[in-house]
Order: sequence, then structure tokens, then C-alpha cells
Amino acid sequence: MNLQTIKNLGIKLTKHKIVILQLFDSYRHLDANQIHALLIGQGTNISLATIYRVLSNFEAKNIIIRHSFKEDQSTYELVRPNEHHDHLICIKCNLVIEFFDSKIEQLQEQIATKNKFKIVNHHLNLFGICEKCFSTDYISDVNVI
Amino acid sequence: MNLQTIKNLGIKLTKHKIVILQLFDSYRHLDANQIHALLIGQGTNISLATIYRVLSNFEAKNIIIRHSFKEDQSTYELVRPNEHHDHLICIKCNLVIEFFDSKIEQLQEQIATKNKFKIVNHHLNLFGICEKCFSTDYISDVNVI
DNA sequence: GTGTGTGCAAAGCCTTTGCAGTTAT
DNA sequence: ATAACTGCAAAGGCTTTGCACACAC
Repeated sequence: MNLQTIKNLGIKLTKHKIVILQLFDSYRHLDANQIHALLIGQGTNISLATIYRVLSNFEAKNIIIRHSFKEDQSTYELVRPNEHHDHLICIKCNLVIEFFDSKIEQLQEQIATKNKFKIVNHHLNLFGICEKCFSTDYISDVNVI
Repeated sequence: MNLQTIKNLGIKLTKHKIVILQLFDSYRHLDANQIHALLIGQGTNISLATIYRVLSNFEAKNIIIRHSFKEDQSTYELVRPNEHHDHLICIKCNLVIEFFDSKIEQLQEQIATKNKFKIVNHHLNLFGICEKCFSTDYISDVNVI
């Protein structure tokens, strides 16, 4: 993520915002707790409150997007312009695979049109068991996604 | 919803369970608060705790399904066997339209296979503006969905 | 300098749970 | 009879917020 791009959006850049952005270069999908643990782990002192504030700020500016993969915790992901995609999520190890299918996108538009809806956004989440978990039949490693 | 069917699942039928089931005959999608408000409104004394317990119970027995239409509150819907469908949700008035597209279902399976995933379930939610909200440009009525 | 960002602790909100009493079968 | 259900109040987990201080521009 280009820092100048962020600045141009009128966002004040702080140490914390920068390290959070950098995390998203390494991990595609993160929740607030994972961010907190990773930063504390690498010696960065930051409070959960700040993390939530940064995430809200980024979300409002459309820098990140918020997902509901899990029932009770939001997962965040960097927005990459013109790179919309959907997700396959392993319910055992949390592995997330991104995919894009133009045919599905097209069909969604048709459905919206037929129902006189103007689509603003959509979530297509396929929950299942990944190859590894299926073959081992137990949770080998829980992914930080 | 046939009450005998419920009993056959080994569920003890109480007054509360019955009135909650009846609500779902009138409203396709309800959250815990809406259920509480509707029941209190019709003179049924029931606590939120009980509502959550009944909903958990029903969900475990696959009588209802839990959705994440909203970020911070679960929405529940009766499971109608062999009637899987997805949702169009109006972000202004909460109108929910159900749809089913076998082509999309088929494409999802293909994607899963290609990624060596075994799909357990999926959510396809299309968020947008319904015809009514689009034409009036304001929230006329917020739907209890 | 001045408007933002930050940590801490407290509070909010949805949801779950312990306990003692009640109900369905 | 007995296992399941219920209300109440308390607690849990994620998220937000008030306040006083610190930092970016």
C-alpha cells in the first residue's frame, strides 16, 4: 500500500497506522485481535482501542473492507481497486482462498435487475473444508488469515 | 411449521417455542430483539434469555438458520427443506427478497472443486437499494424482515 | 499552534450462563 | 418423576467512547 496514496486521502499518518498497513501486506485478512497480538509480538505498543479506531477510519475512507466470516468478530482486508473477489473459507483451519468468477457476477446483476434492485455490494462466502483438513481430519494448524 | 414435526425431533414443546414458531409464519426473517418486541407487544411475557435459548436450540436442530445480514446482530429464518435460497437485502429499508439461481449454485460447486474444497454451506448476500427506496430516495418504512 | 491520534478504563451492545424455581411428558 | 425450560441478574466477548495527554502537520 502506497503511503502517499493514503496521505492524499487526507489521512494523518501515524506510526500505528503505518504498522497496521504493513501487516496487511503480509496477511490478507486480519481481525482486531490478531492485529493486536501481532503488533504486541513485534514490540509495538498499541491498544485495542486504537486498533479499532484506525480500522474504522480506514473503513470509512474505503482503504479496507470489513467481512463477517465469523459470527462474532469482524475480519478486515485491504481494498485493492478493481480487484473485487469472493471467498472460500475453511471452517476448520480458517484458510481463506479468494476467487473471482465473472459469470457469477453477471448472474448477480441479472438477478438484481429482475428484482429492480440497485446492488451496492455483495458478499459471496463459501464455507467448507479445505483439502488439507479434509485429508487429515483434524486441525493441523489454525491459519492467521 | 408443523408442530408434530418439531416434536418428532425430540424437542419439548413449550408455549414460548410455539409462539416463536408462529412468528416465523408471519415474518420470514427475525432477530432476537424483534422477536422480543413482537411477543411483548402481543402480551406474551418472555425474556430475551429464553428467546436466545430457543433460537440456539432450534438452530442446533436445524429448524432455523442464522444469518449475518447485519454486522452486530444475527437474523434467523425458518429452514424449509430443499428450499435453499440466497438474499437481496435493501440497505435502506431492510427489505429482504429471496432468490435461487441454479446456475450460480453450479458455478460455486465448480469453484470449490477447482480449489479442492468441500462446501458445507454458503451465503450469497446482495446488498443494495430496492425500487421503492431508490425512487423515493428516503426511507419510507423500515421493514421488519 | 491546533486538530488528530492515543492509552486507559469504563460503558455499550448482543449474547450466554448460573441458579433456583417451574413445566412438559 | 425427571429432564428440559424459564426468569433474573450477572458475566462474557467484541467494540465504542470519555477524558486527559501526546503527536503530526
